[in-house]
Amino acid sequence: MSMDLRGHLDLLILAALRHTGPTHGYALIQALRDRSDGTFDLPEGTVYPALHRLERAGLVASAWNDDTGRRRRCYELTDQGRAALAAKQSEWHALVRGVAAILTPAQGAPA
Amino acid sequence: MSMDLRGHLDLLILAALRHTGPTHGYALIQALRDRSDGTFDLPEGTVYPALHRLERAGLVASAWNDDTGRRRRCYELTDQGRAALAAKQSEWHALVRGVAAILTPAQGAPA
DNA sequence: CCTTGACACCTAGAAACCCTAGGCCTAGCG
DNA sequence: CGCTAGGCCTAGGGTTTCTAGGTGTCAAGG
Repeated sequence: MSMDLRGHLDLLILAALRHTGPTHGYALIQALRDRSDGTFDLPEGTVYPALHRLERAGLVASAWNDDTGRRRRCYELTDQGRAALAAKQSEWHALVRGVAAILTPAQGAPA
Repeated sequence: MSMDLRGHLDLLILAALRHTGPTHGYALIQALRDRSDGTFDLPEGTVYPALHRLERAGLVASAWNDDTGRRRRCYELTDQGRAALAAKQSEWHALVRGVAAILTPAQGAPA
């Protein structure tokens, strides 16, 4: 079950990363769950591969961090990632507008 | 190119069908394009298989119509389809709320 | 007559994506 | 020591969308 995310995962991850600043995957999952009030409870098998994909695409950069004795990979937005986030964000808004236009019952567009 | 629809196609088709009443695939494509002001310009290879899928799932029903001399398959929402549309619609709203929560910069939730 | 373009339907296969279902390791607590 | 939480990972399956074609009708124009 859970929420169907198709295609919007990148947007969510990039946006969450912008909000939290540099952080690691596990914390990102918690941030998404907390901030969305439980709507987005993503399995690790969804998030980690997505982060790898985003890194391959140059939208995030990662570095290992062992300060706490725990092995963590910290991710950070790149400039390209910030640009991509902005683009995806306006795509998202266009989608929302479009869907609203279809969902809204009739009422033609008077000048 | 075009707009990325992943996962929302069913919602759009069912909603468009509710709006237009019984109609055929080709007209549905035009309705989606017109009502969304060009945002949704779906290829036939996307819509026809989707309609077949929805019919297999019992959400729409179809009947051939040759009145105009043109071979058309007219689709119509079933009761199940209307219910599914309502469900998908609230799922969509939940998604929109969730994404908004992630996109919105900080500003904790004070009681 | 013949060609072009709009109308109208269809399928096969590729590509992308998300999720299930595991596995591996460490820190801390009882 | 055993257990739980933290933390990372991959392989493979199932679903979905799009690309790229194919078929045929109707109407208008040359």
